[in-house]
Amino acid sequence: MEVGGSLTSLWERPGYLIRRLHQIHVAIFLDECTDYGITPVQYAVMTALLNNSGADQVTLSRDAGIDRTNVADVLTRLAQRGLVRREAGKQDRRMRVATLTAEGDRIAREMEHASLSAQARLMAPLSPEKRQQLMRLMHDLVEANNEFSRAPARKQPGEKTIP
Amino acid sequence: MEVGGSLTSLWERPGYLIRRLHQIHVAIFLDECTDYGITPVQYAVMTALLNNSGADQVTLSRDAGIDRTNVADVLTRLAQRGLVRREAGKQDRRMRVATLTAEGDRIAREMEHASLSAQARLMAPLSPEKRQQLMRLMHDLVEANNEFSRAPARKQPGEKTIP
DNA sequence: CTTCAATTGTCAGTATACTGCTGACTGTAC
DNA sequence: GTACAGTCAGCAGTATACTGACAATTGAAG
Repeated sequence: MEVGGSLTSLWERPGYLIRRLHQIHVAIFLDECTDYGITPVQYAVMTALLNNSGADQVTLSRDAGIDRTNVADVLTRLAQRGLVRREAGKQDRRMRVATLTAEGDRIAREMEHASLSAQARLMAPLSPEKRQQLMRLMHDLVEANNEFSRAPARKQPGEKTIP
Repeated sequence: MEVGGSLTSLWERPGYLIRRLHQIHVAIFLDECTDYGITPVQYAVMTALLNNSGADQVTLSRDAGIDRTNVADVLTRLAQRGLVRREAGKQDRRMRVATLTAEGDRIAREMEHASLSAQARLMAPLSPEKRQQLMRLMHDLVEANNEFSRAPARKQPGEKTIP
């Protein structure tokens, strides 16, 4: 055997583990939220709107760590389901600001339970100390590499538009 | 401020950190591999073929931790670029087996450098001990949750088709 | 006031990832 | 041999993510 020469195993490559972890996280989240039919990214946008109602798309993009064009797609889908309202900006007419509808607000709040269950299931195999360790390591890594990828995130969603 | 009531910050949600980490990993990998124009998933399939030439799509799917239908898409693109050859299986005519072409083999081997550079850049912000810790934690988590998501992976790509 | 650079949203195009369905083929049970 | 359950590949449809380009608008420089 081993005709082709073995490179490093996939299981020793951080990229592979990250990709698989992402697949697993999405699968568990969707499973936990079947009642709502909301994806992790949609939930991220909805919670960003909970904390910052009436935000424009670029702000949402940075708050949720999602690509600018992608935010528009997500908002379109959420608006189709009546969870979000989109209107032209009042001061700056380039903007389109988004707000949760009453229904969207209700669902976003209700979903916190499901979201926490998904987190718990995902992290269940690790001891509490190890969970803490992992969170910390991922946090540091994301923060240090934040500017890579088209969706650099902002840590304080509250500090918008300094005058 | 705080009109909407603040849920947990995104930065305290494992799912968010995993998603961002995935974005960052892909961005760095693509940047490091611009010369080849190969994506992380395409590279995973190519190295799976290096270790297991002539595998069918289901086997590749498990070896690389990629969805079955997705493997077919990836192989189509690799075949269009002349990096992979696809033929009907000889014994089992349901299968379509894939092999790297000479060009594909060459590129897969050449790319190991770029792949390792991408890994190094991604993990650079952490100390060697922390890198080790993170790899171990992610490894355990993926292994324990392996069966979730449509792409459960197999750890030993060599042990195919026990007779 | 006009020009111009930056910002905002959108569009088209590509790649990953999943669901659910279909059709072809295999091996086994009868 | 025929029927059937299981496996493999493919298709259509949806959602995320990115690139590169574009038009509309804004604000500042001249």
